[in-house]
Amino acid sequence: MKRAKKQVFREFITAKGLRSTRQRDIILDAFLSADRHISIEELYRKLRAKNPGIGYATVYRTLKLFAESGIARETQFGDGQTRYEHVTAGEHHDHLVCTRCGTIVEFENETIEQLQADVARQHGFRIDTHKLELYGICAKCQR
Amino acid sequence: MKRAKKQVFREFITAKGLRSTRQRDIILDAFLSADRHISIEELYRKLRAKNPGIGYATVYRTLKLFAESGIARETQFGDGQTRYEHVTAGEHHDHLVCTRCGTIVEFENETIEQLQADVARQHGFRIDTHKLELYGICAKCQR
DNA sequence: CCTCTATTGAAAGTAATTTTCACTGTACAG
DNA sequence: CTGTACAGTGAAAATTACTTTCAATAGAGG
Repeated sequence: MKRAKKQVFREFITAKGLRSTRQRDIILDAFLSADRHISIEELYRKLRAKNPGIGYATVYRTLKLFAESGIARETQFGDGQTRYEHVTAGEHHDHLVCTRCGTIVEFENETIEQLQADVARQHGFRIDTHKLELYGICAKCQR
Repeated sequence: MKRAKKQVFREFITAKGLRSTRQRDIILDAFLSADRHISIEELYRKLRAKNPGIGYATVYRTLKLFAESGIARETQFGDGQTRYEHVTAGEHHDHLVCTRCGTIVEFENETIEQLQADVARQHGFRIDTHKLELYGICAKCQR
């Protein structure tokens, strides 16, 4: 799966006439081996531990490229930080966010997706993406 | 309905030991007669047209109070601007957002709400709020 | 009226992200 | 190979959206 995403990104780079660089490789490796919902801050720190030479701006720029290439997606969970999550082709999921400890749980629900499509159709919208987040307290924090 | 919200806000002010001011009245009027999803920037411009003396910070502060009092709710639609929408007691709705013209359509769907509750229960979460947004192109922009 | 203290506007401060710019490195052309 | 055009980079400055500070002002109860 990592292999597949690296491949996708390589093809994106080529197709766009961009260049393959040491920094992009390092950032891609770090991203792919990171938590599924990582903030730029976290990824930057993770990177810097091994590769002190990489700049903040490059991390921002590269993550935007990942999103453009389709291997990552920007998400905002209302904590003021943009996170990037891994995207696997054809897969879609939504989130349960614990507002106490920050835990993020992914879930899929085909019936909800279906009902969303119905709503969109009723209003004449052509849907490109959607965002469904449930905010509350996770089981662990309730104890 | 406007009357009711003004009443709610007045009571909130009193209960909190805050003060009723000219600025708050003006901002409340402007908010209540504005679009249902207005950004601070938009509201500020709208206000300034009639009341040049009101400062940016006051608008920010006052909208936060509206949210606290329950007559407004903060929402973010990923365009980097916080919007405030009108809240009517006991009502909940979700959004269809046109990514071309910015139109926001509200909808309600009891079945989806129900399914969300089921998902949360399966994961042991106690849900406080949720956010469901469908992004796409509205009927008008498709033509 | 008076006084206490909430409120205000302007300006400075923050936080996250983006842009600028001079320098560097990649990849294609020859 | 090797020159060279131009994409990419890091550091710092800029931008954006919002928040805080602070001195001056003004509600509201006494």
